[in-house]
Amino acid sequence: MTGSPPQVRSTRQRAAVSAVLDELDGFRSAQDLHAMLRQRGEGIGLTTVYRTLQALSEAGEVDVLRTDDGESVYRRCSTGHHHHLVCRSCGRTVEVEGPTVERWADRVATENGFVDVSHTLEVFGTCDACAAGG
Amino acid sequence: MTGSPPQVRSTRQRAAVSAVLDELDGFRSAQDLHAMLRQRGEGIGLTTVYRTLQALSEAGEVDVLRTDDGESVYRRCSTGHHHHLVCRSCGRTVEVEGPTVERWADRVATENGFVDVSHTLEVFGTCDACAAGG
DNA sequence: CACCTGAGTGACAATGATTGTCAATACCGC
DNA sequence: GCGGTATTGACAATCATTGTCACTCAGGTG
Ligand SMILES: [Zn+2]
Ligand SMILES: [Zn+2]
Ligand SMILES: [Zn+2]
Ligand SMILES: [Zn+2]
Repeated sequence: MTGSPPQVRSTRQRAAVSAVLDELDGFRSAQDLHAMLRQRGEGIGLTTVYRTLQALSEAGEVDVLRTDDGESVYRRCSTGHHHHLVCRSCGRTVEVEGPTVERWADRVATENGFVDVSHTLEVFGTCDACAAGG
Repeated sequence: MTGSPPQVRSTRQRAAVSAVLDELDGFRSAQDLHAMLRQRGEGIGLTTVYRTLQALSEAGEVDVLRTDDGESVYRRCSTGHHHHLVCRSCGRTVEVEGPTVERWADRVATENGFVDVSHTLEVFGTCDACAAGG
């Protein structure tokens, strides 16, 4: 009886995606990441970038959020529940926690008879650098 | 100097969209609304539904939010800043206010040197009716 | 090390919501 | 009623994302 061997393989493409995510600070779209990878000579298909990001996201390795125009953007984040403070201009992102907000959301939902509660919360603004450099 | 006459005209189609929005409680997609309107015999094009909803949204008459799968959904809401508690199952929506949250968002942004701050916040759950009805 | 097997890849086609086009239509002030 | 112009709507176009499927290669086996 052969025990089930590792079903997941490490490939050059996945390493490349992971590496570029590590170097970046803000949220980037799959298309952007693909362009960056090709720029630096990495041969990689767009489909693969999408699939890798989706896998990373399901594994909790990256956070995803939707821009106003419906594009999905990705970022390597710390684990655990947190929210984001994102610069509209340069994309610089700060992870923030808000225990108060968590409690508020749960309370308001419970008061209205809702169960199995989750929430989304993002804060947008212009960072000091962008405000100065304007 | 002829004062500029009303640049906006009231049409049967716009009235129909507005009417169906009034009768609905939860968020609905443009496609759903279009289907409902045709169901009740209103002759109206999908493009017109989209344009009308966009206009209403820009006028602050309806709120828009994006579902997980990227679809835009619309709902007639009260004016003024508020957030939503939405049932994942039936779409029933309760408008909620969170002064605490507003302050938290502003504070956290300011502390990190961000200006011109805005935020998005939605709470999702299963409403009592849906939880009971299995 | 040579060999298998299936996870992974990628060029390409397909999807599907949304937007653009533009001739035909219908408000509305006169 | 008339006229100009805002509005409509069938249709084509866009564009991020997903599906397809033959080909490739990671990595365990003998
Ligand atoms: Zn910035
Ligand atoms: Zn939270
Ligand atoms: Zn419900
Ligand atoms: Zn708020």
